Amino acid sequence: MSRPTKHSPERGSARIRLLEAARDVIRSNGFAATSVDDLCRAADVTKGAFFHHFGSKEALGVAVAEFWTETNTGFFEAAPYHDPADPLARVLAYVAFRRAIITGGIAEFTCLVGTMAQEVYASSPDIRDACGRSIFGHAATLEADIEAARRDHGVSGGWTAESLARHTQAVIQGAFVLAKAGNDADLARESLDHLSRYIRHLFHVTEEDDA
Amino acid sequence: MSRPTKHSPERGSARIRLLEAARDVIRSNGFAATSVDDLCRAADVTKGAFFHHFGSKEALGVAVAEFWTETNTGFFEAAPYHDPADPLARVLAYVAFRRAIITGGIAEFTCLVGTMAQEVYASSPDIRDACGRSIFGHAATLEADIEAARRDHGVSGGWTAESLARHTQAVIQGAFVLAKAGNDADLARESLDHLSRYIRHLFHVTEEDDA
DNA sequence: GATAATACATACCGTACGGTCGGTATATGT
DNA sequence: ACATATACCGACCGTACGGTATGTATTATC
Repeated sequence: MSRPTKHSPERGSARIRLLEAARDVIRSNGFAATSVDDLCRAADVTKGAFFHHFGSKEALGVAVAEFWTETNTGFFEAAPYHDPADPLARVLAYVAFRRAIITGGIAEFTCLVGTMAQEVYASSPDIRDACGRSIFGHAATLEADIEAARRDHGVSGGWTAESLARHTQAVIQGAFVLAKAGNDADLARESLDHLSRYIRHLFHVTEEDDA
Repeated sequence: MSRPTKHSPERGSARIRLLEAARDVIRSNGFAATSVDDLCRAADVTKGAFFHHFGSKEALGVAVAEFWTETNTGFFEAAPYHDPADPLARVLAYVAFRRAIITGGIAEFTCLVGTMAQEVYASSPDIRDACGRSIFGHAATLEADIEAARRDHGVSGGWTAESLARHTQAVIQGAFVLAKAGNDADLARESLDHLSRYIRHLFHVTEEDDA
């Protein structure tokens, strides 16, 4: 009779398991309300493993924000909204894509780094900055298409591509706040519809699909 | 020589002092990261007083959301954006007003109930609902002007006054998230400029002041 | 002036928190 | 074969947490 196998996860996986658990648990309960023990339990990992991989709870916060950045970068790079040949179509497809991935429970589609930044911006500059890099880094990936669309359509006004890119993120973050406050995902979709309409107005696109 | 006056606050003021302290401290540190002792210290009140007025920390959370609703209702009712005779002008003046009151530190202009809702939406439905009532109640105060402007200008499209009113709040909340993440109030102003431009586009107002 | 309710104050309780520490099992390089 | 580093375990520590129990000063009511 061999040693009881005790259902232990693979050696070497503790760090990633902790980051995934942190992403999920913090997204629904917040950073401060999530204890290190909570995370260890969710990741099926001991406290020794936690503090072997992360120097403190705050360090885990920074690491999970960076983990979010990495996984999201891949996810959005692979998304189909890059397919259209026309830059403006790509920008509108991005907004449509953001709207389309609002599915399932609120904790499944809302933004980890937006939540964490809002919560710890004053008490933990390190986490806040990691969250900021995530949000503004993602915004920056939209700038080229917006700028190209702007040139293509000869549009000008009191705004820049950089500013509009950031604004899309503000609307998305605000949409999540309202969805949480009203406990209704439709509230988020509603704001993304307004954002799409705004961009179409900026580029003088007819409202044929507004019905 | 009379009894040493020991610098004690007025009797009967503990409840309001706690609510004001909670508003300020929670706004910068978050709900979960703020302890009952923190609040008592900030309000110069003992723990006995705290639990005399509030049955639990969560009950304080609900009460401070309602306190926020009450004080903000008065503040916005007295604000000058109601002055213009034209409904659309009032709507645009509202957005301009929200932009103008972005002053001082981030904790001074951001929204308590948006922050709390985002943080506790899953773990404390009571607080979440109190925050939701605050946000959506405030949004509702904009509906009449939006609807009147809509009729005046004969504008129609795939949106309702109710939906646009909520969207203004989403943009404002998202603007706060970005301001926190980037530690820069200008990020919030930027999104309010986009919101103003969106509304002007919806009502076909010329962009004379965009320059 | 007695009674009762309100508004605090203070000491205390059990627990859960972030973090530490000594140890062991496994892989890796020589 | 041995040394070394990495990955993990689990008991433990001091403290800070939310909440309670009991007592007292002030106010309102009759």
